[in-house]
Amino acid sequence: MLDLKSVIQDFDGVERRLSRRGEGAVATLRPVRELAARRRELNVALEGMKKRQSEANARVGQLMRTDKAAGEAARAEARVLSDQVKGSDEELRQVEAAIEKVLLVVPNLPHESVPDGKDEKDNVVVRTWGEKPRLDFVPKPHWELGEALGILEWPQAAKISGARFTISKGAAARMERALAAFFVDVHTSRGYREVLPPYLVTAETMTGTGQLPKFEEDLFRTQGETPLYLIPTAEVPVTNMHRDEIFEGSDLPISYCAWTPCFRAEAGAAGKDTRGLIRQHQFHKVELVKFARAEESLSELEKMVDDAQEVLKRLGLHHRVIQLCAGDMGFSATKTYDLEVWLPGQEAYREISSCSSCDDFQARRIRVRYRGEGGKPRLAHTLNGSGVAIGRTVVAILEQCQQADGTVLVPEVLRPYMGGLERIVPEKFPRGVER
RNA sequence: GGAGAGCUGGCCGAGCUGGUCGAAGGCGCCUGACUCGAAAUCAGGUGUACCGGUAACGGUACCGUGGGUUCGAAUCCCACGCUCUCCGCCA
Repeated sequence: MLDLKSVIQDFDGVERRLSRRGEGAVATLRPVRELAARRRELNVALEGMKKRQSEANARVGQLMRTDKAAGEAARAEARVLSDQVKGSDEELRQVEAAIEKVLLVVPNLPHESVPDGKDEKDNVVVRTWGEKPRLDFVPKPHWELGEALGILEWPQAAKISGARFTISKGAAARMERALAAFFVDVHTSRGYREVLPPYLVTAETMTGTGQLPKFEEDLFRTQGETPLYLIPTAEVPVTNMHRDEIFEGSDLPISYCAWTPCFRAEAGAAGKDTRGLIRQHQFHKVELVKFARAEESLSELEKMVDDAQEVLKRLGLHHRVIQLCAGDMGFSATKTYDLEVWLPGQEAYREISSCSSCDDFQARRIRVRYRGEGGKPRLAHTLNGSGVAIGRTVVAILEQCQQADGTVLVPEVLRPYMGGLERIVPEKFPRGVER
């Protein structure tokens, strides 16, 4: 959420910065100006009214003890004031609710270091690590490899859960578990604290990080009077962990990593990536979350990208770092880098991590602050990034490490986590025939 | 799920027969005095947000959350949430 005060102070400036995200973003802000002016008007009037009321109330209290008749008269007078206050109070509350409603759907302002651009075509490649593996055969996409090896299974998944689900078996299932452990081990050794948060959270929590109210259709929700939502990323519970807290400035930055499943309704993604593991309703991810002082958040973002890259490097996976343009960034982000891993079976780079600074945009919603110079609490900055998506890492390993004979070499650093397995070969396991 | 107790300022804790209570007292913290210095002692100060004001300062709101009663609520009423204890159930 943007700061109402600075929006009012420099409406044109904010509008201009927002316009880099596109016309839709600007439109969300438009009603604020008028509402804010109205609010100010009402507030000033109301405060004066309240002052007169409390004076009148004090008079009633005194007179009641000495002069009953005069007290009753004063009481009648006070009653009139009370009615006025109630009326104005209600009006002010409505205006404030309207402002809140508007502000909650206004996206964050892109940082000035973010390149202009409309969509993913305008993103900028920052650097590339490794090289495309040279294969003397035609590489297969992971879904073909996985099916042939007997480790990825879609028909059964569709039978029990519908589209956009996968069952991993044998080496694939184990690799997910191995990658999770490997990623968390790397990150904890580099200063991140491991947490295992709830996967179901309240609407308030979803609002804190910006998924609600704007993106409800992307979420899975439970039934009941007070529904809970399945987390689309560990960013949600971990960032909200410190809601309404005040850190000592000297304690920051604080870094967390969390391995969780993620659940996404993938509304509006019909027809995209329908094959394979790329776009699922459920997947695993190791997430990195940081709370930082305002002045250090951008340098912490660079470090976070390094940390995410580190696991890909250790796996030997060719990838590149790109910076998202203003028009392609997520709702809460002020600056975002994506890591894209090379998938030879699809001849494409695909996102495997996204690291963002949200500056104080989320912190304002969830009231996370720290005491800086002079002991005054100020809003912290929040950062989050994938470190990295596990399902997509399996995809990358299958495709980048595939051999001409259809087997897959397990990256060396992963072997200790997989019971020493060096090569994935076709797995035979009894399966009935569909009637 | 059932029964009971509780939720007050950074912390502990009074207030809860409704008015002058942003709220006693203590701890912690800050400043000053004393001291070579420190401890102890003494005196003073010590929340957040918003509004008006160049500022000094003034004002409004906040006693788990939301509603209600009332001229007026930390104090009364209702609902909800959370915590603790006991019982049941359960992995």
